[in-house]
Parts: sequence; C-alpha cells; structure tokens
Amino acid sequence: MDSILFGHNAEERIVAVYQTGETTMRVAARAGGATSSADKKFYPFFFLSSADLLKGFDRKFWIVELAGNNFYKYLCIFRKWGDMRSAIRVVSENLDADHQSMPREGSELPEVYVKLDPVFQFLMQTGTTLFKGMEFHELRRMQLDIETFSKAGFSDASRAEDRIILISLSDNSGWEYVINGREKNETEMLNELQEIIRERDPDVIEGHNIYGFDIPYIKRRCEMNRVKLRIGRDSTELKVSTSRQAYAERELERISYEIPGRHIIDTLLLIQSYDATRRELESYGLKNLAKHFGFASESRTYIEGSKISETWRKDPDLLVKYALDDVRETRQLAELLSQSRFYLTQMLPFNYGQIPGGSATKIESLFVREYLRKKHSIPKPQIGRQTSGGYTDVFLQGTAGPVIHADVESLYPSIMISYKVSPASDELGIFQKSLKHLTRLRLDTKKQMRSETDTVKRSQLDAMQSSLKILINSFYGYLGYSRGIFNDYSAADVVTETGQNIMRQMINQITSDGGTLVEVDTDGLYFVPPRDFRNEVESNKYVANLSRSLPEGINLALDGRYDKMLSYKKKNYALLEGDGRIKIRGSALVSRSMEKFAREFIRKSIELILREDLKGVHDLFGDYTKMIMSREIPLDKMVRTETVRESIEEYEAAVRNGKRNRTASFEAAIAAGVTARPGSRISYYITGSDPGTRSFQNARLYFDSEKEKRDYNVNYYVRKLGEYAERFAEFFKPEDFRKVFSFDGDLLFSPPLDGVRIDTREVVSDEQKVEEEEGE
DNA sequence: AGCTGTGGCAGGGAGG
DNA sequence: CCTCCCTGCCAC
Repeated sequence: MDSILFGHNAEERIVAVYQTGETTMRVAARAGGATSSADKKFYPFFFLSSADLLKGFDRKFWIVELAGNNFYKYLCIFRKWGDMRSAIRVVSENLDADHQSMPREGSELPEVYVKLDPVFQFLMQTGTTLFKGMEFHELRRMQLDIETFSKAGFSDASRAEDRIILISLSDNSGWEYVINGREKNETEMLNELQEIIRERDPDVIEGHNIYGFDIPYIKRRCEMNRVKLRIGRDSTELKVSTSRQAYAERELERISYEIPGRHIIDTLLLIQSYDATRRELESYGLKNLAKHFGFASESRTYIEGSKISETWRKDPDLLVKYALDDVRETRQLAELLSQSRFYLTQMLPFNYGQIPGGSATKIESLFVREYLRKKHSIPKPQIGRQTSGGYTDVFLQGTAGPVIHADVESLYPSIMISYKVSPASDELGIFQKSLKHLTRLRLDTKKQMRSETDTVKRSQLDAMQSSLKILINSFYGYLGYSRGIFNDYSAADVVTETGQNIMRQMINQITSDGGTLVEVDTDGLYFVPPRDFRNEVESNKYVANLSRSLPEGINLALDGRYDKMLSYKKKNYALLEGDGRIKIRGSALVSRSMEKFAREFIRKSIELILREDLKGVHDLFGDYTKMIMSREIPLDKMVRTETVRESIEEYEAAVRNGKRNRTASFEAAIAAGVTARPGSRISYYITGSDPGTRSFQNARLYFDSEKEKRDYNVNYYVRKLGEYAERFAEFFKPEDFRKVFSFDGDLLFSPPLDGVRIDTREVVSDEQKVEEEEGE
C-alpha cells in the first residue's frame, strides 16, 4: 500500500482515505471492506493458513508472514483494486458459506479466514481508534425526522401523489430548524436538506427508525425527483449496500446505508438492545420512550400517525410543532443511550454506529487487532463444548427473615485474574493483559466518578465505566463461545468450577456459623445471618469476615438486606424490602408472557403471604374467581403474549415433520391470517366454554381494539387461576392450602383460617443429594 | 449478517 | 395418569 491518508482529524472526520498506486479509495468502515461483484464476495484482506493457496497471484497480493504456531499464519492484502478476477475466485472457493460458522467435528475449517473490521482499522488508522481523546459532548450530533403526506392513509415513498411535507432538524448545540413543504416543492426541500447538512457538517445523524423509514424514504424521493443526495463529508452520495440472505426458504434482502465521513445512529436500534436484557418497555415508540425516561415535555404535541395528513391540511403549524418535538426527543434519547457506545468506539476497532451488538465479537476484535500489531498468527476455534456452569441451589421453601443478600464481586473476572485463566491459543498473553488493564481502568473510572460533582462529567464517567463493565464481563463468555477463534472450553470450565467451589466454601462457613441458607445462584447468596449479626452494622461485619476467608482477589460484599424472603424454587423468589416494596424474581412468578390477571394475582398473593395475611389471600382468590366467572375482567388481561422464534412457514414445516407440536400462539396467528416472523409477539386468548379445551384449537388472536369483547373461555380461565394458585401449595400443609385457596361462592361463611400458617420447609439441596449418593 | 455462556421452571402436546 | 420433548422466559 503506497500511502494511507486517514480520517478523523479535527476538521474532517472521514473514516479513511487511502491510495494504492493509481487508485484512490475512500472508505467508510465496512462498506469498502465487502463489496459484492458478480456474486463473488470481494475481501481486501484476509488470513490464510497456507501461502501456497495464492501461488501464481504474487503480483496481486502482499502476503505478510505471521509469527507463532497458530493456524492462520499469513495475512493477505490486495495490492490493487482492479483486474483480479481469478485471484478472487481462488479466495472465494476456499471461503465457503461456513467460513465463520461453527466448527464441526470432522469438517476442516477453510484455509481462508476473514475478519474485516480489526484489520481495517489497524491498516487505516495505524492502531488509533476513532474519537480518541474526545468527549461525547464534542461530537456534533444532528437529529432528523420527516413527516410525509399520503392520500391513501399510509406512507409509500414510491407513490407519485405522496410527498415529504416537513423535515425537522436539530442538533446538540440547541439549533432547530424545519424545512416546510408549504413553501417549497419536494425537490427544493431535498436540496435545502443537503445544503443544511453540508453547512452544519454533523459528525452524526440521529433519528428514530431512521434506517427503517426516514433514510429510505428520502432516498426514494430523491430518485423520483432526480435529486442527488450528496451529504457525505466530501459531498459524496449516500451509499446504499444490499446483501442477500437466504432465509426460511426465501431470500431476504438487507439494506444498509452509509454517509461517507459521517455516522448514522438509529435510536430505535439502540432502544431495542437496551430493552433486550431489561424487558421493561411496553412499546418502542418515541413518545412512549420519552414518557418512560421522563423527558417528554408537558407542552408536547401529540398527533396520531393516521392523522398526520389531515393535520397538515387543517393546522400545519401544529404539525410543525409536533415534528420539532420529535427531533428534540430523539436528541435526548440518543444522549441517554449512545454515550457508552461512543466510548466503546474509542477502545475497539469499530466505527461508531457499527459497534457490534454481541459482546464476544467486541472482545475478539481487541485480540485480533493486537495479534496483527505484533504480526502474530491467529488461531482457529476449538471444537467441543463447555461442560459446567454456575452453582445453583435452594435450601428453604417458604418464608424467612431477615435475609441478607451477599455476592462475590465480579466473580468470573476475579477468578480469571486471580487464577490466571486464559485461552491456550493466546500465545501473546493478550487475554490476561487486556482483562487486567480494563479492570484497572474501570476501577479508576469508578473512583473518579464518585468524586466528580459535575453532573455532565459524572454521566460521562458512568457511561465509560459501564462500557468497560460490558467488555470485562464478556471475557468469560468468550472462552466457551463455539465460534470464538480464541475459545477454550476447559478454561471456561476452570472458571465455573472454581466459582462453584468458592460458593460451596461460603455455604459451609455460613452454616457452621449458625446462619440459615435460603438460596444460592452463581455468585450470590441469600441467607438468614447467625443470631448475633442481624442488624445492618453487624451484617456488614459478618460479610466482611466471610470475605476474609476467600482467596486473594476474591471479595464478598453485602448487596442488600430484606425484612423477609419468600423462597419458591431455584431462581424463583420474592423479597420484602425495609420500605415495604416487593421484588419478585423468576419466570415461574413473573413472566411477560403471562396473562395480566395472573401476574396481578400472583403479585398480590405474594404480597399478602409476605405480610402473613392469609385471610387476604383467601379473599383474593375468591375475588378473582368471581371476576372471571362474571367476565368482570376485561379481555386485555386474559391475553397471553408470546415471542415466537420461527416464521409461520417454519412452524408448519416443523409440525409436519413431527419436530414440534402445535401451539396456541401460531394457531391463533394462522387462523387470523396474520404473518409472524422470528421475534414477532403474538397475543392471543382462549375462547369457547370447555374447561379442558386444547388451547391451540380455541386460541384467538387479540387486537387492542377488542378489550371490551370479553368472549373468553370462563371455565378455562377459572381452571387456569387454580393452576396459578397451585404454585402456592408449596407454602402450606395440604389441608391448609385447600382452606386458603377455596372459593366460597354463595356460602355465608368462609372456612376458619385460624390455625393456618405458612409451612416453611427445608429442601433437600443438590449438595445433600450428592452426599447421600456418595454415602451409599 | 451476525451470533457470549449454563442452569432452571412451567406449560403443552403426544404417546404409552 | 406418567414420561418425553419442545418452546418460551428468566436468573446470573
């Protein structure tokens, strides 16, 4: 490569521009990496296991020999970008569809391995990551939102009579602007948009569902109006790259957009990954999110999607206000969700906006970049699997208190550092080095954060330390990751088994001290402390004592104290906090797919049981029975909502082949003629009157507008209520359970509950079972 | 195109 | 009834 001129100086943050002889390439991260030509993938660099593969093409490549004993010993770089069809053929033939897929027993991995981003960034930026040294607020972020007019009531960018009526823009300096379709025709609007983008020169363009709606819509209208959309940093056009993917017997086309020299951030994607673990959001609509996060302004203008065109005719100024509110909320949402991604960009060899969702990919990119820098060969994945996991046990079923929750701080990372666990293939020792470095960096950042008084700086430091935490916690998972090139299953087993031993040691200690264990899961223990250690100060002291018995570098910390705990089964329990609040954990007790009435019933029952109000539980059960029988409960509370993992086509094929059974969710969707794709949420309820009905035969899809229909199967749901109540049978003697969970109907008197108590019992823990077996 | 792991509970259908 | 097997959701 003759010269590399690369981006991100203060004035012009083009990602990379480089020259190879007579050809100049401008690269915006991945787009330059993988182009498609005549169905042959074209990769500018790749790793090789043997240099022989490219014999005869010497003029076309640079082949860099890498040191060490790992599988891929050569790095290959194209010298020129033209005329190399045959070379590409050689590469593609060795690069079948499996080149990055799971290694299988008996099948050899390809001789060619592609890992684009780290190599790219290494070559482009000589190891310097994007935005290095910058603070989030220095980034020029522009928000964009369009409103469209449609006679038909829904937007279709390709329809001649539809058009863009408003383009609202804002940026983080507080600037706001609306390009108004009353004054300009669409061509003028699109041209003005380009002028503004060039003039204000944002680093980032943000929007809610901007990939799914705004950009493609603008792009299509530009084509129809014969306007070139030159909004790249060097006035190049918006780039569209399509990739095909064979999926469920048909081809899906994936479209992605790039603005050379700028970054696109879609807040919809950010919120999806935010909610992936939390699952607390009802909807991903901008207005709902603004309310949820508390930045919806009180004077916010709300207009229903279907009323946009009508409002445009009747009250265009109102629509302008509405459009501005949209960009303001987008700005705040991005502010909240994109900071940690910004700081990750400074650490990882990825472009902002292209940071991968998966944590293993992030870690691996660090390794590959480092190996490249040292010109060292890279390994291929191990075949096999991890065989052990976290230690989980329950010792008590029923109620107990007061209860302490203590957990080993960063259990797996601490073990990996203290016991020097690292993958066998890591010849350069990067795993330990980067894990230690990132851990130290995080501790420093947290310390700084604690002493920082300025709220803006504090939130920056918080974003930084939380992105570090994400990275650090991924190291363990990466060891057992089947597709990780540096994976090492036995190292993963060492980590989990060491963790198990540490937890067993804690359990034995607490028991011999006279404490009572309730539940243990992976790195945390719930227990009633020994008699003399029950108030806050003493609890802290006790946990500190326990911690001292652990190996160097492994620390136990007090995480919480609770007045009472209701222990149901492993990973399923409820906690009563000092202030009266209740936390419920576990899919058997809280689940988003569960009918709302059931969630309510379980939550209320738990609350009453924790407060020892068994008469209350009895009445509650009676009330719910009555409310179901009289259809007093609206339909929306009887609905189950399930997320499906397959399309209807895949489902039907699986049923045909006997690979799976019919299920209510799919049958409801099919009966209603609704499509379902992986990830679709299907809401349904059971109709008819037979209580023992097979649910898939009587499942009906639920629509939001049908709340008042109430045509649900009363008998089925009464039975269902009984099944939910069955969960509580674990907490009573059988005869007591029958007294508490009985429906009095027209009886004048309820059965007396005087002698009824919560029956807390010891569970034979897995540990004891093992001991018994050994004793035999 | 992109994908971190194991452990555990519940429900439902099918078949014995 | 019971067991097996699958799916979905969740804890960590």
